[in-house]
Amino acid sequence: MQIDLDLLYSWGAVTKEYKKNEVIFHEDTTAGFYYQILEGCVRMFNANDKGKEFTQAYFTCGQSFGEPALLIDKEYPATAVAFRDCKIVKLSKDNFLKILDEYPFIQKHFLNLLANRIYTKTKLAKDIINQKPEFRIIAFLNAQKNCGKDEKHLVPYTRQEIANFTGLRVETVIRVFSRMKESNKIEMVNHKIYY
Amino acid sequence: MQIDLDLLYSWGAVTKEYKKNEVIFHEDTTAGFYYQILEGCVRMFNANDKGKEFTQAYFTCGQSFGEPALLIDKEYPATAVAFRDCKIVKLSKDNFLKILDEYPFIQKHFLNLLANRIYTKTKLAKDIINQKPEFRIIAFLNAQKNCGKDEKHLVPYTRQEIANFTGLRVETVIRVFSRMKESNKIEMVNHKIYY
DNA sequence: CGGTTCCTTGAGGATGATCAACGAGGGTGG
DNA sequence: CCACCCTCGTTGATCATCCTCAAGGAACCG
Repeated sequence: MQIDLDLLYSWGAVTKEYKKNEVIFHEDTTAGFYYQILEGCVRMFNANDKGKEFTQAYFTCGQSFGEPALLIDKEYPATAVAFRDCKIVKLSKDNFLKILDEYPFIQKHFLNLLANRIYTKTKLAKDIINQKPEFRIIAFLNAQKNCGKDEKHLVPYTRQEIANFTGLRVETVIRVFSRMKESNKIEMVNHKIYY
Repeated sequence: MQIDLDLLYSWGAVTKEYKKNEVIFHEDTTAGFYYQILEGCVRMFNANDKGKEFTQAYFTCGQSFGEPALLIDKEYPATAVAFRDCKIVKLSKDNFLKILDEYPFIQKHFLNLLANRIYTKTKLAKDIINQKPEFRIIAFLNAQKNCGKDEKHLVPYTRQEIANFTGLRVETVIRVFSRMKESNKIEMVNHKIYY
């Protein structure tokens, strides 16, 4: 969990609902708000000139997003959309920065949060760039699996979503999964993937 | 500039010299120190199973590196080597964390620093994944060019280094540069590149 | 000079992207 | 309940691109 909700509201935060696929903010626009997710799931992504998308990250219930641009006074480097219907708390930039100054423990919290994000992004780059499709996909699957359970779990992403995250194409992802099924690295029950 | 040197020394920091190519820390080892560069240049990178390297970042004079792993108590996600001969100030993890607690303005400084790093990494991923070689190389050149000067400057990286950063192969980088020279996007004076 | 390191070129090959088409499932409205 | 639509998954053929491998040349430094 992030900043306490009562605290947020006492500083003037408001809750807003976003329908699936609704844009929360656009790449290259100036950062004006702190966003914290109450319900739903948010996707941050970029699109190249041919429209191919690259998913930078997913954020879910309890997480915040878009803070870096806020802190360094830059434009958003990516677009955020509601991946599922969302309820999100919005707080103005100024008040967010004031909260950071006011509550050192919150500032420390964000320091750790950002450290974690950098760590994740570094790992991601390492796993995507210079690596073969199967390696990228396995890295994605491992990153999503929150813990180190041995049992197989349903992968809750479409092949397109996995493609967008790994920098591959749908067809490639599908073909890799077929091969992984043959070699028993995953299980497939009517098109659902278990890993 | 980062943490004040006198302050660092008063907390028990020591200066250490590293010869070019000397390893400062290895990927997957636990983070024990805060590093701040006095002189020289450091490269952080990963290598895939076939030995191909991917440069995560360069750090130069006045910059610090390796803090995220320190803050979240994880292993380093990449290896750091002296890219040039270096003088580096090392401070133990415990004392680094104490300094953060002791001096709120330093903590804030690192919050901004990490925000900047995330911003850079996000941009990088966007520019590398899903993009054509020329696009990647131009992104690299722009990222290195500290400011928006119009005049052409010498690019102080070998083709191999650019390849390692962009996830390409040397030969590809060379061929792209040849084409960029033809279309006057860069200048080349006996193998030196100006952009 | 002699030895590195870096740059360059060409030929060939592998791999993932692209394009096109179709199948399967799930939900909605008539 | 059926027909339709829409999203998602699947397959095959073809193509372009970048990688790989091999060889040699240029620049630089002690």
